Amino acid sequence: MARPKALDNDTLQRVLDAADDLFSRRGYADVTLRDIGQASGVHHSSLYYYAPGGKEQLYADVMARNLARHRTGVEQALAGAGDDLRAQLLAVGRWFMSQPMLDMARMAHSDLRAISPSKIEALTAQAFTLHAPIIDALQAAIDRGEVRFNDPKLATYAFVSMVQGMKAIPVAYDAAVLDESLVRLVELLMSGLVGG
Amino acid sequence: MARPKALDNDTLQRVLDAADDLFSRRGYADVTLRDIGQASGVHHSSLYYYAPGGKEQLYADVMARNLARHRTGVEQALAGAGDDLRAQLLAVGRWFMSQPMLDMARMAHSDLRAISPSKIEALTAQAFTLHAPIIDALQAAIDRGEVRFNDPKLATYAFVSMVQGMKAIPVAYDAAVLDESLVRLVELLMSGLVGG
DNA sequence: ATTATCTATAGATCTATAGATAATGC
DNA sequence: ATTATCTATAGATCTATAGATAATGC
Repeated sequence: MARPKALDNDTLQRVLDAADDLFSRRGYADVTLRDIGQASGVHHSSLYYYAPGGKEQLYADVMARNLARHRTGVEQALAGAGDDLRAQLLAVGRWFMSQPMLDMARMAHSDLRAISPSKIEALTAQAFTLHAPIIDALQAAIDRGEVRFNDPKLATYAFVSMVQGMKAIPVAYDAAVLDESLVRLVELLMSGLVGG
Repeated sequence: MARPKALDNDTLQRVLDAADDLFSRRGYADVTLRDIGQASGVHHSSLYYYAPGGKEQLYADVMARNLARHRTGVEQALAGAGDDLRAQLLAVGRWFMSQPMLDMARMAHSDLRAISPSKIEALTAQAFTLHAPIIDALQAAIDRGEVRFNDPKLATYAFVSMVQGMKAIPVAYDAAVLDESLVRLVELLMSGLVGG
């Protein structure tokens, strides 16, 4: 019943990494098992050895891992930035920029259509908890009297969308320019178009 | 050589509308000609009568139309809102919310991979001009001294991303609630988290 | 005759499985 | 014996085309 054996963990990680990159970038329908096999150097048939449930399981496993990584990444970014909201937002933004894009809209409207209902529920629930630490940080700043805008949930949505939107910018820019833009984006969110 | 005949314009519009809705919502790879045929009440074989270039042409035609519509929609929203930046942003936001989602990131990283290079260039060029009127409106507000944040291009990116991001919010909300959120989003962009 | 639509089918993938083969651990 | 990987292939789509059929306009 249990599965005491350890699979070839190295290859498994390569497979999951490749699948994560491809699914995140292009979405479920635009990625074939052949693509994943080629990117990870494993014959596409062998993918069933690591994910007996096939493409669907591969996607669900990889996205669960992706969301969990995002969750701890956001938490650690916040924890490492002290009590200053600006620094916290910047740290979270930098974390997001270091990761493959997380396109919730595509996930909801396209990718998840191919997944079984129980896994859909698990993944969407996980996706929603991702915002929680940011919302809490904003609420704390409101409680401290540093923030006037009284809708931390909406503000979190706005912030995350803004940062993810930067990844749609043509890749002609190098990392330094992107980080500079991120700093200004946080400034914009803090003070608005008018203030300064 | 020339093609003097007018096709059945009614059916053609139904086909393009259905394709626009499906491609916008789910992306190129996740939409089949059968889907488009079913949604428009036309046999999928007959789609080649309206788009001899097949799925690729259908996508390119539909997206060119979509982007052109967005462009004039944005321009008219701005023109109808006078010289008040807040009202202008709100009008543009409402226009975007009235339209099927425009996911530039998915377009760039997934959809366009299936399209011929010349059409890619045309579509991306068109996509970039979409931001121009908003950038101009922001620049005008800066010139009037109403806005301090001095990067209208980045601010436009942020604004558009924020609004499009709202479409990823689970559809449990009705139109009134979404519009209320949009108003607060514009408020947030104007005054920031801190100001008020 | 032209326009609009459908049927039938070819050819190209794609997912998935069965089962052979090689490498490793006892 | 178990683990890891590949070959070969079945079965299900999907895009695309050829060509039949019906409806419309002269």
